Amino acid sequence: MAQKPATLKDVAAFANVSRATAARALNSYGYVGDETAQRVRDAAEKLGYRGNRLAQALRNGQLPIIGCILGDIQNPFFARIAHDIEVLARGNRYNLIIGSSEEQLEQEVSLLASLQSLSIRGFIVAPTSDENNFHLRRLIEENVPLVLIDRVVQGIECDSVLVDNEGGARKAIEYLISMGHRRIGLLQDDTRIFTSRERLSGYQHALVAGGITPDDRMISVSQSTVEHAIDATIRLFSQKVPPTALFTVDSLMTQGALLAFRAMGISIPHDVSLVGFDDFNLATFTDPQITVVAQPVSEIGLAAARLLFEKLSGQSRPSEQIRFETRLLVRGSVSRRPEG
Amino acid sequence: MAQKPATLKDVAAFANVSRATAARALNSYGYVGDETAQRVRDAAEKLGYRGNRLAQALRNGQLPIIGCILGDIQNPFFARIAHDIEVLARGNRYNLIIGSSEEQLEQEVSLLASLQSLSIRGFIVAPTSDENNFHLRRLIEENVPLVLIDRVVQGIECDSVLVDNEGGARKAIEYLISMGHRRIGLLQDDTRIFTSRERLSGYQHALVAGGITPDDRMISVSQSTVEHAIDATIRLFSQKVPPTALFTVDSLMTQGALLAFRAMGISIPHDVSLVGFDDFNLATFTDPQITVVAQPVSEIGLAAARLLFEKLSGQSRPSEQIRFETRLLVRGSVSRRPEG
DNA sequence: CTGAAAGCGCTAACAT
DNA sequence: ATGTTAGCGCTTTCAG
Repeated sequence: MAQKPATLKDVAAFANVSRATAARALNSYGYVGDETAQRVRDAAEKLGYRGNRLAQALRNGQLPIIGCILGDIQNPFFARIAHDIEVLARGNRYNLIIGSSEEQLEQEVSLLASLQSLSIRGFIVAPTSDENNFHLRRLIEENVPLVLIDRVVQGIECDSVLVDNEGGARKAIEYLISMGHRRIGLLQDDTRIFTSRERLSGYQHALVAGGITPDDRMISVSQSTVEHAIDATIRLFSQKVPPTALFTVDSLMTQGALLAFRAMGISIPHDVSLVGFDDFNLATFTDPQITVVAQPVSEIGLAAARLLFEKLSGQSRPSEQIRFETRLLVRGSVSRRPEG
Repeated sequence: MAQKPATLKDVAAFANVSRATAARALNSYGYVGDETAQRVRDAAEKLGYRGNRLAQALRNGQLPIIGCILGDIQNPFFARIAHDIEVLARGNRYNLIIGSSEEQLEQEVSLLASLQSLSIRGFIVAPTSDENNFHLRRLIEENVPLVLIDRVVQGIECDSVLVDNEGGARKAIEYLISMGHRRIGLLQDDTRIFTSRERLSGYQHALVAGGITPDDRMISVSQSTVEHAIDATIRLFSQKVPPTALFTVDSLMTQGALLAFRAMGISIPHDVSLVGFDDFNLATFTDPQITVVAQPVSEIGLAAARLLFEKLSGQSRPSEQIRFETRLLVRGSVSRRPEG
């Protein structure tokens, strides 16, 4: 029991060759006699040789693992992306380490440091904040392949995959305005988060363009969890003059809003209209179905992984920014508001 | 640019001591003079020394990373567990590698092998199948800490964290029977999956106990994704004599069933009653609210991580099986069926 | 209290 | 075509 795994040395000894030859045979490089190569492979098989990726990594300075730092794996948006990246990584014989920053810069920094000390070169990060980005900048300077997803940070030029947050939010708000709404609420998470900020900006611009003065009382901020979003929605709609429509910046918050409305006895779209950013499974089940700004989620992880593997395979090209369009999926959660 | 990270050697040189002393000072073991220790720490700080976890791991035979192999990170059940484990792992200065087996034994095996060759000792696995479990057995024999979650495999004795699947399913079916249903459908995933099998068994036993003969035409099988579940539900309810009630084995399938019913114009609970295994965010938003068998999700990851870290810290104790109870949360998706 | 030296398992430059 | 050897960065006896 507990016998040590076979090492290259064992294989070499068993096949009566030197370690160098065994390595050559197993990794098929350099010159090895056919017959010798076969003998080595047989030996490896017999001994259940696996190779020690740690030693390999120590030797050649990098570990075939991708570090993926996300805000929250419980958000289906990130879960989907993580899944897609994992599949692609596996295809390239890479593993995936998933870390969650929980939207704390400090955690993002320490996670990154810890992964770097593992000689991981190859990161996909959804950065928490765009100030204090020294840690990402250092990565770039050290030439470590990095792809930013969902968010970018100022002053850093590297590959990134985003969606058009501002445009998406604008479409949502324009639609609400066109339906006669003027008191349009916003349920968002922390503005340190890039997407939140861009969506806020789209919201504000659309409002102004529609001749509506933005009003802070129409905005409620919470962490992006269903529970927090419920509270934030209740706060927003407990005001004397509540919004007649609500725009929520992600699917967890949309769901929170739905649950809050249910709890408060507010009915959609009769009492309040709703548009959410990011589609979700049951958006077409609810009654009414929920109008959303949909993002091409399945393409984001794919694109990010593709960019990363290009860099990892040594291609050097100018950094690429991919921005996907969003689509407004009009369903039934918005009602026309009698003017005035 | 791209300057190499400082090594222990650099630090030692800078502090004018040997590598051994530097190591002792930095890891605080053995005897080091106070003043020397301080000098080393200063040097480390000045040089931005980080330590190479890879080299450390190669040296002492294990990498402080937990390997976590799940069926599907997109299932909120697993996402939640992964998140909880990650938080606990971080507390213990471990990182988390998440792999997804996609419910394929082959992928589970190769993932495990690949992680083992990284000298990862410490796994949390939701095993795909309970036959062909040689890979898990080998882990145990090699004394590698392993905790099984959500599922167990036959003939392997190790720590595990489960819920009472059979009992949960039984409660659901008994409830449906008590409401007058006799043609009770089951929407499940592959029976190679432990939970699926146990829930099926609960379903069958409850049926028999209620004097109802199980009928294969009442059972529909699909992969556990919303899309597949929609199809499977449509198949089930396109029969001449469809079920009057449906029990779904996980939340993704419950959501699929809901969407299928919506598409088919079948209304809940008027036309069909529904009970799902595993609660989900919007279960209380839908109209009617969905009756579910709830699992203590938040405790599962915690318990698994706790067990794993006990083993990792060298405690040797008999292996522990934790089985959490489930609760039937009666909401509004089941209607009383007139007898006959 | 500190240093010298071996070695974890592997690869690759160099030699034969 | 194959072997020898150095060394990746670290820890840990063993000497002193």
